[in-house]
Order: sequence, then structure tokens, then C-alpha cells
Amino acid sequence: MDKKSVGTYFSFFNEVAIIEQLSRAMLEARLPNGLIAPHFTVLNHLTRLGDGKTPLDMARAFQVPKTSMTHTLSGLERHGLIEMRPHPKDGRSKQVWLTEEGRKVRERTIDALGPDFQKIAARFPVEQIENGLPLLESVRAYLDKMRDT
Amino acid sequence: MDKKSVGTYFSFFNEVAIIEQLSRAMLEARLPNGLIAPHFTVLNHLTRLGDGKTPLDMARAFQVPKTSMTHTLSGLERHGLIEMRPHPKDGRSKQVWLTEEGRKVRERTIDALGPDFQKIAARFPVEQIENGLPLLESVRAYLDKMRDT
DNA sequence: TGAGTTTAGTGCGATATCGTACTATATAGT
DNA sequence: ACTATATAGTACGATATCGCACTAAACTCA
Repeated sequence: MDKKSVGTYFSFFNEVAIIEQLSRAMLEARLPNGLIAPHFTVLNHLTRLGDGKTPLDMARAFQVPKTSMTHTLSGLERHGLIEMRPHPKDGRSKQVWLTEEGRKVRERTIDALGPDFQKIAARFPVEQIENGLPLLESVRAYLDKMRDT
Repeated sequence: MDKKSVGTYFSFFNEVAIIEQLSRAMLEARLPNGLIAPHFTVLNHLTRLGDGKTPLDMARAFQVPKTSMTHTLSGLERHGLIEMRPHPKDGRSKQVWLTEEGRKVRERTIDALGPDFQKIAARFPVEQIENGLPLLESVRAYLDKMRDT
């Protein structure tokens, strides 16, 4: 592969990494003290897709090592935002449930992000973001597939 | 803003975060022991844009806290991949220079990534990635601008 | 030019990340 | 059913991240 092409792929992943850094900082500025992005991401995931998921489900969903997920969940539990219960069908596994407080924190955070999203929307209409999504989704899916081969 | 739009922006940043996670893992699998993605990113930046940059230059380029950059640079220095020199014009500042070994490690890593890029290129022709880049670049630039206002 | 302000970098501490190794349970193949 | 293998989760340790507080140098502007 020629150097210019390699450079293009590098640029792509580099931009992605910087946006990740900036958007994470933006989110964390709105989170209550002691919570960081991965905590919120879990709350949001469970709210949108339903709770009762297993830790491994979520490690896979975010593509983080399961050992990192254990740590994130223990933080959320310590803050009383989730509850861990044994899995009814699998003795090795657990289920993660949102508490009332967990739902509230998620909602309040989204509200707090309002002004930030307003600013972004003022510059990037939702259609433009929608147009960009399919490429990101397919790259993500492909990297995911690459990983377990 | 309606919920659906908020969801779209969230999805966008969520995809970005997952791609960041996966691409970082891909890179780190090819790095020599003891080096992680931020180390490589610095080596690559200095190679492409020229060394002699200050730590703060690079913290800004990657949008990481300067205290994180200090840590990353100390790791690179410990591995003998960069050299820190006092800044000739500014007594508060420093300059970061690549060592021969630093250039080699960067080059070898890029070579080692060859097969990964091949696979990616087989699914996503470089034109497709190029088409996606402008949106990412402008989102990055805008978030950057938002941050210091 | 001196006092106040800004900027570059670091020390430190709390917490996060993640690889390795482990335990317990489940599943598969015979 | 019995053994071998695979899977879910965690303990632990090395290192990374990043906020806060600090020092030293540079800049500002009256």
C-alpha cells in the first residue's frame, strides 16, 4: 500500500481519537463528581436497551476488556446507581439493574448536556451527522469482526 | 431539541468512542512491550510534522491534558525514543527530539500494521475514508473551538 | 521597570485501565 | 455420566490518566 493511503487511514483514526478525547471531556464536565464517561455510558446503555444485561454483554457492546467493565460496574454500584444480581439461568453470570437514582443521574446528565448539544446542532444539522453515521457504523462493525479472527 | 436528534448525536459520539477503542487495541497489539498508543502517536506526530515541538504543542495537537503529555513523554524518554532539550528561546519550555531508535520504532510499527491496513483497505477503499474525513475534521475543529469558549 | 497576570512544565494523589492468572460454572464429546 | 474445554467474573499488580496545586519564566501595561 502506498504511503499516501496509509496516511489517510491514519488520519481517519487520528481524528476519531481526538473527537473521542474532546467529547469525553465535554461529557465529563457535566457529570456529578466521581463519575466519568464509562459510568455514564453504562447507565445510558441500560436505559436505552433495557437493564438486566450481563457485564460481558456490555463489555462487548463497548468493546472494552471485561476486567475494565468489572471495575466500572463496581464504581456504579458503590454510588448506588446500579444493582448487581445473580443471573437466574447461569451461575457464572450476573445481571445489572438500574436503580432509581441511576436513572435520575442519567437523565439529569442528558439535560445538563443540552447547551452543548445546542451548540453542536447549530453548526452540524442532525442530517449531516446522520449522513456520517453509516461509515462509522460499518468501520466499527468491521474492526469488531477483524478482532475475533 | 427532540429526543431523536439527541440520540443521533449520541450515536455519533458513541461510534467514535468504540472505533477509538478498537483501533487503539489494534495498534497496541503491534507495539513493542511497554509502549502504548499515546507513545506511538507522539513518535508519529514528530516524524510527520518535524521534531523540536514543545510538550504543550503536542498536548494541544492531541487535545490531552498537559499533565498526561508529561507522563507520556517521560515514558518515551525512559525508553530512549525521544530526547528532551531546553527550549532555546523560552526558559519555561522544552523541545522534544526523536532519537534514531525512536524513528526506527515508529517505522517498524507502521510496517507491522501493514496486514491490518490491508484488511481494512480490502473493505474500505481509501476514497471512502477520504470522503468521511472532512466531517470528522470539522467536528474535531468545532469541538476544539467550543472548548476554549 | 516593577507588580500583576499569564504560561510551560511538573509533583502528587486518587482513580482508571487492562493484562495475567485464577475460580466457579457450564457445555461438548464420547 | 465423565472428562475436557470453554465461558463469566474477579483479584492483583503495573502503569496510565488527569485534576489540583505549585514553581519558574515570560509577558503586560501603567
